Amino acid sequence: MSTDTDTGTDSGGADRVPFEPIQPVRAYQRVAEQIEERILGGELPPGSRLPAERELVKQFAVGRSTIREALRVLQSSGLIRSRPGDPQGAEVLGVSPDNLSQALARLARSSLSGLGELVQFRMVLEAESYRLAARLRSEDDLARMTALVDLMEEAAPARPRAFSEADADFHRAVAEASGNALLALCARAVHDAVVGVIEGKLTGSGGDAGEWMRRSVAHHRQVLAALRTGDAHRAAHLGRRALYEHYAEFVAPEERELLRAALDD
Amino acid sequence: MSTDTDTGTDSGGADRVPFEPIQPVRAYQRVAEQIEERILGGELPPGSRLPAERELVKQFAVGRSTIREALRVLQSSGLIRSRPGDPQGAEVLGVSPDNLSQALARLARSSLSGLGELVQFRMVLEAESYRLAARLRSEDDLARMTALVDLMEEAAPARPRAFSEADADFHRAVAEASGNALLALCARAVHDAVVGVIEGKLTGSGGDAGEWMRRSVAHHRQVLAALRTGDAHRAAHLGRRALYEHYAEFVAPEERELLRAALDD
DNA sequence: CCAGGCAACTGGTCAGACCAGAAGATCTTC
DNA sequence: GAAGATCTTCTGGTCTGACCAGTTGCCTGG
Repeated sequence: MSTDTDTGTDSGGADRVPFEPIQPVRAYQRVAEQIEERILGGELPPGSRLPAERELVKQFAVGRSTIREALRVLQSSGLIRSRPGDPQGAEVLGVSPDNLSQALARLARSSLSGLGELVQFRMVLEAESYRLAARLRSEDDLARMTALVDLMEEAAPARPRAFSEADADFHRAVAEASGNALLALCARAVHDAVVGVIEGKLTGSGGDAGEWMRRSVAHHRQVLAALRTGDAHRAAHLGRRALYEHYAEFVAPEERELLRAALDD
Repeated sequence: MSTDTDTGTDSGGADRVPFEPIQPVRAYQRVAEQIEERILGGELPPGSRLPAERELVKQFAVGRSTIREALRVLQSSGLIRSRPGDPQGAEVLGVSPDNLSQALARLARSSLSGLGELVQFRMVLEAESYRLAARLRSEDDLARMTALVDLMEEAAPARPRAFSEADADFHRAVAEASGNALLALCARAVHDAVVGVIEGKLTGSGGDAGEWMRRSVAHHRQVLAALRTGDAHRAAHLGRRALYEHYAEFVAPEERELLRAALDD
């Protein structure tokens, strides 16, 4: 295993960094780097505009295809967005989490990790998110979450879309209260990935939607109570437990051990 | 907050999904999607080769610039790699965590999430990784880890490169033992991002490297012992504690609360 | 049998052209 | 004068054809 970067046991013995093999740097790459640098550096703030492609051609003194490939790279990283016909040039979006969720989704999709790992990872992230939120939440956060759970209860069986919207907002509020945007983003990305995989498997298998929503609301109320009293341990446990119960049936039996290992602490 | 996707409380009241606004799909995008689909789907496994660009032009019936922009997107996602003059065409790399760490690094660089969040996230991931490893590790895993810690001790003060190589390998082994590749990849990505940010700040501030290595070895031995006895709680605690002690000084004071909240459980 | 060189690829880049879309200016009509 | 239709001129998206610099492998001359 770990056949990559096996420079660990250098034959030479001398622990000196060898000369790096010089590798050609493509023109489009340097263009992309320059623009990315300006975006990340604060010049070119989100909302501002890049010059038109033909103008960039003049400024960088390269062909248009080079410029376009550079812009494509930046666009696929979510840093800019371009619209045909826009006379103002490409729009700077700034750094966004979309790229991260995209990368996570790819990792999840590749058979590199099965549903078991995905759910296990989500258990970890969500539980820790709860744990932190229980410690750091403000009264304001609590009020907002309470309102969202109320919203879920109202929408209970009749409006599934409103229900899941409120559900997602609740989790976003928790993540916000936990104070860690990164954790929130990853949790959301993994959530999306799990939902994507589950949808793949035939989800028609029984299950009363109304009953499920009712239980979900009850669960959220429990979590909310734990967050209110600052019981970090209990909040984390609730999060793990709920995910386990909800998803264990979808996970292949040989992967269940993973989930059980992640269950208690 | 949460101004995005605010279709939650639809004015219409009817909980029906509205027609989606049709948006033009660029040609390069569809080309990229088709190729990505094949890579993620398992055809075109890592190591295989894409047809030459001029061949793809014929197969997709589009211009070469379109093909090239599509390949650029895939390349910036880390899915393929192309080398000028390679008569075999672009190489399929498969899904890799590099893109993830790149996205994380960008998020970290943009003030969107500071070093505090990054370290906190790493505390969470590493602790959970330890926790799972303590439950699921095999004797084989333990033997491998022991060997790696021994390697660290040997390389102790004289060969820092070998030391950090063994260190990285140890963490990789732990992640492997935890049975969750996703967790491992994220942990690695966050690790890289943290290192990148720390390097940005002037790292010259004192600190005896030899002493630090010695303590690091001791810490790894403790973790190893906890993993051996299956003490999940202790292993997780050790991981959190070590990260906190190692990085707290670099984190801005107003962000330290984040770390402290993540510290104990 | 081997080395040097040639030929046939490859990807990287450039130049120029055309198209459809968007936006503002201009013109027409009431 | 104001509202609407048209026009101009920009934009990005795409295609074509060309050239360059590498890489590879065959192939010939030793």
